[in-house]
Amino acid sequence: MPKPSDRTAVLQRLPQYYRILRRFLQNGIYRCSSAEIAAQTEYSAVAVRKDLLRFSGCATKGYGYHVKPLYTMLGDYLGVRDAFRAVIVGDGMPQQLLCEHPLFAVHGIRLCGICSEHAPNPTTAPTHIRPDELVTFCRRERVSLLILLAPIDASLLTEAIAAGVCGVFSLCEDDTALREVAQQTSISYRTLHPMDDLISLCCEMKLAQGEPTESKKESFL
Amino acid sequence: MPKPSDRTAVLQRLPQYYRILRRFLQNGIYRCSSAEIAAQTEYSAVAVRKDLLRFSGCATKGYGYHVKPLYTMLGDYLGVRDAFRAVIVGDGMPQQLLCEHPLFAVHGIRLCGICSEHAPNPTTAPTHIRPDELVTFCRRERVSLLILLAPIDASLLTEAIAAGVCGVFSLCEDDTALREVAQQTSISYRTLHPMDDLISLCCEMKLAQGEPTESKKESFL
DNA sequence: TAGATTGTTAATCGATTAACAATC
DNA sequence: TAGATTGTTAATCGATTAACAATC
Repeated sequence: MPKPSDRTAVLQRLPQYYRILRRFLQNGIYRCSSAEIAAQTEYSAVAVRKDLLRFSGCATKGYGYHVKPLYTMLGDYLGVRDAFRAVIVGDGMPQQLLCEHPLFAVHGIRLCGICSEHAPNPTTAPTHIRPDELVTFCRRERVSLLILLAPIDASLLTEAIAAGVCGVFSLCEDDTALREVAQQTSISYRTLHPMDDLISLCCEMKLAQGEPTESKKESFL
Repeated sequence: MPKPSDRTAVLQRLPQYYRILRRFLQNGIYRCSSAEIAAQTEYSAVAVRKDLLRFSGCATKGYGYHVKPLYTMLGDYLGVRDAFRAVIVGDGMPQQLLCEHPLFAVHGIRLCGICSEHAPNPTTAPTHIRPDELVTFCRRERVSLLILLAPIDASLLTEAIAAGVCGVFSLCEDDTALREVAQQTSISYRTLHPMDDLISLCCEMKLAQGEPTESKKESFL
C-alpha cells in the first residue's frame, strides 16, 4: 500500500502538517484550506494538496479540509497511536528535557526507561536501567525505539536490535557506530544535529551581508 | 561570488562535513578521501566531492583532502569565525541546555544575553535582559541573531530587526509571527522541530513492520 | 450560477548519479 | 608505471510548479 515515495520528502512534511493541524484545533479552527496550511510552512498550497492526497476523505472541494478527521487520520498514518515503547540512552541535560517533553504523553511514544551509568533524578524520570541490563530490558519490555544522547557501542546496539529494537533516534555528536550497524541490519534511524542548522543559518546571514540590498547600498552614498 | 545554489542543498550539508572533519582532527586524522567523509553521512562520495569543489585548494588528486586547512576554510566560509552576537529569548529547559552547549565557545557564536520574564540561574547564564529592554540591548550590543525558545511578538521582532537583528533561529512550537515578519523583512531564519523528525521515524518504523523482510516472512510459516 | 477549492496532468526545475578524464 | 583519488560532463531521477479540470 505505501508507495516508495512515502519514504522521502513527503514523510518529512507530514509531521509538520500534523503539528499545524493540532494548533488549528487548539485555536478552535475546524476547517482549513491547503493555502492556510501552506502559509505555516515553506511549501506551496499545491504541494500541500499533493501530500494530503492520501487523506482525500477529509477534504471537500470548494470547502477545504475537515481539520478534526484529518488530524486523526494523519496521526494514525504517522504511527503516533501505535505507542512505540522507547528508552533514552545516555546522561546529560537533554535527558531531563526529553522526559518532560509533552511528546511522550501526547503522541503515543511510551517512555519506558533511562539507560545510563548514573541514576537520573528519580522525581521526574522513569525506570533506571544499568547499561549491562539494557538488552534484557529491551527484550522483556518490548522496547522498539532507542533515543541516543550518548554514543552506543556497536556490539551493544546489535544485541539490542536482536532483542527487538527496530528504530534509533540519535542526538549524538558521533554517529559512526550507529551507521555501521544500520548498514547491516536495516533498522530505521534518524540523526539530529541542531547545531548544524544554526551554523547553516550563520552562513546564510554572512552571505546576505555580502549582498547588500538596495537600502543597504544607499548607506554607501 | 556565492552561486545561488549555495542557498539550498549544499548549504545544509557543509555544516555536517565541518563537524565530521573536526572529529577527524580530534582523532589525529589529517588526511581523508571523499569516500571516508561520505561514509559518515547519507550521501555519496561524488556528492561530497561536488560540494567541496569550492575548497579544491585543500585537495590533492590521488591523495585526498588535507583535513586541517579544509576545516579552517570551511569554517571561514560558513561564518563560524564571524562571531555573530546572539541573544536567547524565552524561558524553559532548553535555555540552560543551550547556554552550556560547546557551540557558543567553540564556533564563534557569542552569547550576549538571555531575554525572559524571570531571571535565569545566575551561575551559568550571561546577562539577563527584560523583554522591554530587548530592542535597546540589541542595538547597543550589536546583536545579530535571536534564538527563540518561546514565541515572540511580531511587533517586538520587527523592532529588533530594525535594531540590527538579521537572523532568527526558532525552536518554538508556533512560528506564525516569525514567518509573518520574515516575509516582509528578508531576514534569514531557521525553524527547528526535533519532534517532527521523531514522528517521521515512527512512521518509517510502522511502514517497515508492514513490509516484512524475508526473515520476518518466514516466521509466518 | 458563481466562487472557492481540491485533484490531476504535463512541464519544468534542481539535485543526484554514472561514466570517465585528469593528475598526483 | 600503476594505483588512488579528485574533477568534469552528460544522463537520470525525483520533486516542484503551472495550468486547468472537476465539483462542492
